Amino acid sequence: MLIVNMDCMPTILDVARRAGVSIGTVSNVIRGTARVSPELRKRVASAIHQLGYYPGRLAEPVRIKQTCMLGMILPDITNPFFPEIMRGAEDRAFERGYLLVTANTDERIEREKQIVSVLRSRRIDGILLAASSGKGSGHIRAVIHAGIPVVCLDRPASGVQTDAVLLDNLGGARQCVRHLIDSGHRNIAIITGPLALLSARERLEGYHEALRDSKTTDLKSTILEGDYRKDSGHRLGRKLARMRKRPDAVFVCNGVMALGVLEAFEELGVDCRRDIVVATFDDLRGESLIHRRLTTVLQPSYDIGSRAASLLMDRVEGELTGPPMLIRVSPRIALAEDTLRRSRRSVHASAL
Amino acid sequence: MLIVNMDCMPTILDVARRAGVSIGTVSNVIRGTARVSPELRKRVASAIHQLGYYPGRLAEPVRIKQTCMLGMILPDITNPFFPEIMRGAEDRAFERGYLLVTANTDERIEREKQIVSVLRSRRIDGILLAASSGKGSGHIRAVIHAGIPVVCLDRPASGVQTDAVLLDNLGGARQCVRHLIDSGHRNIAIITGPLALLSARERLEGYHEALRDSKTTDLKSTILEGDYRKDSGHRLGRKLARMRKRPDAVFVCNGVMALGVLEAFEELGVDCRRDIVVATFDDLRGESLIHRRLTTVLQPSYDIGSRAASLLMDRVEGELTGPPMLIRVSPRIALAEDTLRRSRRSVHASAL
DNA sequence: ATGAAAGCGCTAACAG
DNA sequence: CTGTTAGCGCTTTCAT
Repeated sequence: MLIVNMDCMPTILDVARRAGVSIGTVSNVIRGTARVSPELRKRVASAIHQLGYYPGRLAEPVRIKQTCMLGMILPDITNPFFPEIMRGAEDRAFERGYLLVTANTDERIEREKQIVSVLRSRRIDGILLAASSGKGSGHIRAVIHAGIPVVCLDRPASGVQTDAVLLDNLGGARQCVRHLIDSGHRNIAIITGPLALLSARERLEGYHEALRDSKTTDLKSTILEGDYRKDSGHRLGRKLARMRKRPDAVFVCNGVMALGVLEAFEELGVDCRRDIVVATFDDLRGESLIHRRLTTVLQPSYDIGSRAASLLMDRVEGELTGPPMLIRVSPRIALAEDTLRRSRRSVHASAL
Repeated sequence: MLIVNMDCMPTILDVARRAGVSIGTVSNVIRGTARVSPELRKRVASAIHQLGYYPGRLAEPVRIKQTCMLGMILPDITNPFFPEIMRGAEDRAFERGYLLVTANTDERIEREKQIVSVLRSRRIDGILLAASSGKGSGHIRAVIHAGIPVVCLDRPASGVQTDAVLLDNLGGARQCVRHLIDSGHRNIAIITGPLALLSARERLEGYHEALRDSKTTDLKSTILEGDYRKDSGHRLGRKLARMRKRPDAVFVCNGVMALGVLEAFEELGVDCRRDIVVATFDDLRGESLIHRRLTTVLQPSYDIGSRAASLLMDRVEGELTGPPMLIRVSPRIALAEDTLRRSRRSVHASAL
């Protein structure tokens, strides 16, 4: 009587025994690595079927020293900006036989460190990272030093040189604010992100450039620093609405804050089309209702994830070597429907 | 001269050699499994430091026959209903030392099969599944037959008995529609999901029950079958708005369709507060602006993910045995702000 | 207290 | 063509 490990998943050895062949032959049958006589092939196939054997790749990582797994560390997948990124990364990863292991940090650097540590012990092949805003990058530096490639997404890890796929924040902001100016707005406020973050500074700089580049001379500027959270949008939105010399437009530097601003406006009876026109960095994608009323800087999220993953796997497989690469992707500006009408109208007006 | 594998991650053997001890001792030092003389302990610690050795769990799965990884298969993480679920599952998984491997199917059954196959070959310990709507469940049956636990989320896999964490669709729908009736609506329409799906049928049944249970006799009912997609909401919303005997309220059976309905209403100048009151199953969570105007059935997404993951790991670890469990979680009804006012008003009116 | 060695599932190199 | 075996990284007996 054969000793078979019941109630446990059958192994290649079980198959070999049942078919009365060697494990090497079983392996050959399964993988087609060598010619096997029809006779044995049939016996093996039958054994596989009877046992319900499903080839596992359990031991593969031990041998080839690759897990074919990528870690994806995000602040919070609940932020509507990230799911698309994940889709992009996942599609590329699966194409190349990698698994995507996801984890959220909630912006807590401690949590990020913990996750990185877990992923390291699991011998993940590489890491996609949308860094937490907290300072401290020792863990990232260590990972890279250990030879594990890291590609940053959206936000670079502070104080470490890594590959990164970032948005052209400056260009996007500039273009958006320029549009506001072209639409006839003269007193344009900005609600920035936390200026400790590079992206927030870049967006502010884009705003500045747009104002500076404009030939118009009677421009007024109002700068309010938010923190990319909804509450700050709400608070600063109220502040804005109550100013004596109220701006006629506001450029909000991310979507979550814009939501807060819109709420504040609604509470105070301010119309975001007539009273203070709102333009914003994305994150309101789902909400086409609101969306179409706002001029919006749209980030190519899927593309960001896709490129980052490809870059990472190139590093993992050694297809790409050399110093860290910085890829900048360009946003797309979606004009608000009525802003469109308004600018058309103004064109007509000047033509009359 | 020692033969060390450079440019490759150092192994426990490298450490042992450098420290001049056996690998067993290194293991003992690292894991504290046995007392080691201070002398050797120091040598080992030093070797680890010099080599930058980071203990890996690469071989663990081979030995203990567990990967401590859970697969999470979703239709589309981009659907705002799922990220919260993922958070819930992830939190529980990490607590218990499991990794979460995520994958999206885009509702394509072929893709789902492919993903399941990949996860099986990777010897994932268990699967969290929000089933694709397509028919065919052989792959799921096979997984379960192979002894890999599956817990369904939100939607059960058709034709297979598995553990599942589902919403009390019927109760939620009933409660919501009952509220519409209580608010004075008499001609209430419903836009259902695809009635091939259990959840869609359950929600419709809740609608029926609410109408049936009501003491009011002059109720009118209009049933329109959608497919849970935005377009169908848009189309049926238009249809509704143009009816001669227009309903004064509509209960939309998911959030994405509700978005379509609202768009249609806006295009046709129908006010979703005054003309046709809209109530809906969630998915509009982010958009507090719209949200507060609608009476909404909120699913406890985080909780669903959390419970499903716990249940799954209990199965994996053999802590839970026996026939498939069905857990029903209850939704919460969020009343629209003005509906609230209206119902208060009507109470006052009758009191006068 | 420490070292030696088996074993986990599978592939690949080699021998027959 | 087919069988045998080493070896991947690490834990865990089992001797010493």
